[in-house]
Amino acid sequence: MPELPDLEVFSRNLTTKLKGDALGDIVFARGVKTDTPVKKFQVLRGQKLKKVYREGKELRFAFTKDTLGIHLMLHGRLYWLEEKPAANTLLTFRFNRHTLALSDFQRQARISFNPDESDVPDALSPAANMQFWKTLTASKASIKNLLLDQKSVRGIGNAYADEILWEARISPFSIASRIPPAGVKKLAAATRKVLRNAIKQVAKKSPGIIGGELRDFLVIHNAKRKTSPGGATIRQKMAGGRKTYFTDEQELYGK
DNA sequence: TGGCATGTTGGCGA
DNA sequence: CTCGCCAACATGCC
Repeated sequence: MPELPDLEVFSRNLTTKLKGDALGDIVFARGVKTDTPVKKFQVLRGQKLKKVYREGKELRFAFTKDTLGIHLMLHGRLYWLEEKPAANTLLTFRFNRHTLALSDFQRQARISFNPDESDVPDALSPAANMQFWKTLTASKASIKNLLLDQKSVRGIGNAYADEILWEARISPFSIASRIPPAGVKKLAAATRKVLRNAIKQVAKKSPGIIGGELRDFLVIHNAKRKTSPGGATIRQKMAGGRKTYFTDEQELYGK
């Protein structure tokens, strides 16, 4: 599934292509998961798209008056509809110039109407400052579970949690509150570095991308790699029901 | 072939 | 109250 960097690039590409275009029609398939009755979304008709942006793992389509949010969950996929719709198409947006559609074979993607602002900082937002990281890491939870918990920090998924923790040289099994201040600082910097670099990689390798995912450039959470850039063996272990990739270069705090 | 992969939610037990 | 773990969701992929 796409993670934060992919979603960030999708949002930029969608903005480029759709900005200023008016929505002619929006069509839902039966059984689409929404937080608001499907009928309500018809008020978007005739509204112009101002921009598409990303909040955590959600895409937000900001129209003149209202905003529509899409969470792709595991398998949701946006695509430009040119001829026949893909199987399991949940939603079709007919703009004046282009038609955008969302498919999901698992039908788990969720659509929201005027979603609430969240108090939880996005991993790349200015609100994710040092004070935030200090408070966050006061928790006794394991650091990887904390990074994955969208109620703690938004936007980080399983693959990038592993990349970030390797970049910070912190073991995913560390207890957050045992990480010393210098480690917390490294974690904050690693988060920005890994995610920003990934955005650049995705944008460069797949300009125009609005669906799917790209992660062959990941150096740790990557089934094709046996060793880290430093030459350490990459190990695998389940944590929180998710496969976790890590190396002995990462320090284990606590336990 | 049948596990595995994925995020989120909600429930359970320590 | 805090945390970790598990099942459920549904199906393409190797």
